[in-house]
Amino acid sequence: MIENLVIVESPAKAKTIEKFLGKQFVVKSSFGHIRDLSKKNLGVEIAKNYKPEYIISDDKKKLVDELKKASAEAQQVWLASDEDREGEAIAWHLAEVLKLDPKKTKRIVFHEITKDAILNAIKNPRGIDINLVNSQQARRILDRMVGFELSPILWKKVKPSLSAGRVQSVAVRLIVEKEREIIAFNSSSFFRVTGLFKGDVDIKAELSSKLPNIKEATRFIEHCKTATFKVLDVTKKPTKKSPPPPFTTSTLQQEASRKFNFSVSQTMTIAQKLYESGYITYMRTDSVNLSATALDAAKQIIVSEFGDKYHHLRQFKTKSKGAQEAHEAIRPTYFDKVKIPGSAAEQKLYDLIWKRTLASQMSDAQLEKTTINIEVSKSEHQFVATGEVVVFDGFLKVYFESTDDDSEEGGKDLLPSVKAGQLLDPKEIAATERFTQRPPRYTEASLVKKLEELGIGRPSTYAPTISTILARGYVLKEDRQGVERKYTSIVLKNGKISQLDKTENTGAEKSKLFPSDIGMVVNDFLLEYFKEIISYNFTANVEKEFDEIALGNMEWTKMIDQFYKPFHKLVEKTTKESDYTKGERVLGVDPVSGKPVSVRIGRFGPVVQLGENDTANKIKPQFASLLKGQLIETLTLEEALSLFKLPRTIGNYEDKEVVIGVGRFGPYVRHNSKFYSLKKDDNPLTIDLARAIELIEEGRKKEREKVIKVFEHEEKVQVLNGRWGPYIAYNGANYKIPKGTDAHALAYEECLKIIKNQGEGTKPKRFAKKGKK
DNA sequence: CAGTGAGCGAGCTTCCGCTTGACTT
Repeated sequence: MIENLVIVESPAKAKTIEKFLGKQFVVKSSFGHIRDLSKKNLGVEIAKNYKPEYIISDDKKKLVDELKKASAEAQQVWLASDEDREGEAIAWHLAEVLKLDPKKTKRIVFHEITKDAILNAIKNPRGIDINLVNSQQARRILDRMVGFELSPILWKKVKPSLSAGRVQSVAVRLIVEKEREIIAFNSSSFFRVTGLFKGDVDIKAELSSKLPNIKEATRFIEHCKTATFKVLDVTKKPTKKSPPPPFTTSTLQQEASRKFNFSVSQTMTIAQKLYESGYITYMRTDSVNLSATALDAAKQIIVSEFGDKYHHLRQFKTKSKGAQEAHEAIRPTYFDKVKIPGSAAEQKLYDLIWKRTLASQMSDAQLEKTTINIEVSKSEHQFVATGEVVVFDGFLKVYFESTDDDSEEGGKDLLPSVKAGQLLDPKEIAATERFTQRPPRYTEASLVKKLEELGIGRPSTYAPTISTILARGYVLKEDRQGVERKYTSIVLKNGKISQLDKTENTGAEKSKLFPSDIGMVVNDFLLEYFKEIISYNFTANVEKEFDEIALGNMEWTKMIDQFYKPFHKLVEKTTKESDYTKGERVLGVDPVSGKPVSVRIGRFGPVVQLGENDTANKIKPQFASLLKGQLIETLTLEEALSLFKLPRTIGNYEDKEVVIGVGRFGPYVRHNSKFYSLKKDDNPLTIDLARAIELIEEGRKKEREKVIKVFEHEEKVQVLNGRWGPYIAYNGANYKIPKGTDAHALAYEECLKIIKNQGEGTKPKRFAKKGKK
């Protein structure tokens, strides 16, 4: 017999709450939603006024049975899911599925997990808000309609197994359009002039205007040879810097990416661990709000550690579109826990959260900005030196926020004291060629930032959305080598002018998001036929209607009907009228053979075609795959033709031919009928024999190290070195070696024991056959 | 597993948002 059953969404939360509530309460978790639309069809019966068909998935059946049993026994059931649209729907689904008697069912919400807040919630129960539930149903059904009607069009018109959706398709669009901006970008150069003037400390100054070309730059530097430099004025201005708000899911992902290079999903996995261990509050939130308890605890630590003047109470307002304030910001549960046990990554992330939260309750930093204007005689140009001194560090004592902008910022140094009218002695004046910057590509985290700004997606879906667009092959996360760029620098030093031609590396990328050809083709297809759905404000527009439903001003079935009727018509029209899309581009004619050259998406990815299929004369075209980093959109005729030079023989090694080619798994070296993959930075069109031999030897070494142990009397049992360390291979299956075992010291009998203990072992997956994973 | 790009057809793929494990050759 249970007096009171409380159901929350997360088991970690259940554990905490149970402690507060005492023996009359049993707290259980629903583990999120307990049922969802059937996946067999649309999951919605159009003819029955959009009646949803909800199904309890197999992995939830056991849980639902348990909850049913517990709720039947309970005298009172408290539905304590989150206070937002999804939380309300979870409560409603629970009430429906568990067939809860309304008389003994109460809906409660609380915003912080403290004893007072929970007891207070229990004192103020309410019923289920059916309008809010209906707005969730509309959201869910609209997403299903978009996803399950658009995806099949892509299967027919582009490629099987592709997908489209309200969120993912916009994410892909952002990346495609960014790439096109970059492709269209023309960099231009200008000259930046810097001057170094003598003082107690040298003054670094920059010319207030950039010079457009080398002629102007040379003329100015020439002029400086005889010019005098006079301090025109010195101004000092106090400025302040305020701390950023505490973390939300998206800002945590951004900072962890900038500071530690964590991927978005890495950050979430680590944060989940911290949450389950009770070190931080919930990690999927869009709120920057801190509870009264947290504000108080932060104050105590700040005052005792740094003193009164470092504390500044701040309550931040959540500003992102669609924010639903169901939780607090991400913060430490106990501020006095400065360090936690755990992995290095867990400690780093915790430390970041601790510092960021604390900083948000600290005083502004007080700075003094000094500007010195320096006049150049007989010239309209002026040098400007700026310096910044921290007068009071405030929150900077614990936290400094990183930025995405990695361009070098000059002039933050300390400046010597100089007076207006004072003449300055130049040490060195240099005009250096600089270039306008193309827009930066998205990282995972900066894409999340952009999506959040547009109000698209939720904290719980940012990481999965990125996984999806990567898994579909729409987007690639890659490093790129930069290219060398020449630039000129004109330097005046010791009365002499010299011109230096230098080179620098530019355009290198690390872990950036690039669109693939298929991503671009799918995006262009959707843009042509379903422009509204993948427009940047589609989500914002439908959110307005969901809000109206939540307020009870609109019926959800009516909203869905108004959306679905025209949408479905468009789906049918597109299915009938649009062509099969291959993203084909005709590049021109091969000057040697006179045959046409084109590029398109083929069965196995992007492909260049030389010549046409001439069945009458039994002439077949030639095909060649594109190399990594090449795009259909930007491939030139020359690049296309050079792809036909593969495979090519580049020499001999140990009396056998060394051949370079591109196969199913990318570029390879073939030697003595063995294959060795080229590395990321190797170009199959230019690789030389020496490098190829290096790869062959490297491959041989790996091969040798692969076998740790074989047994003379039983060759079927092998101890091998794999991607995740040593393992045992036997009869075509693989077996894990228990942790702490020295693989090199394994005896034959021990191996057999391990094999026996693990039953069938795991069969290595052969490479994907048609359509199957 | 690596010089792939024939053709047909059955059967399958797919969304977003809540939540954790399971499990990795």
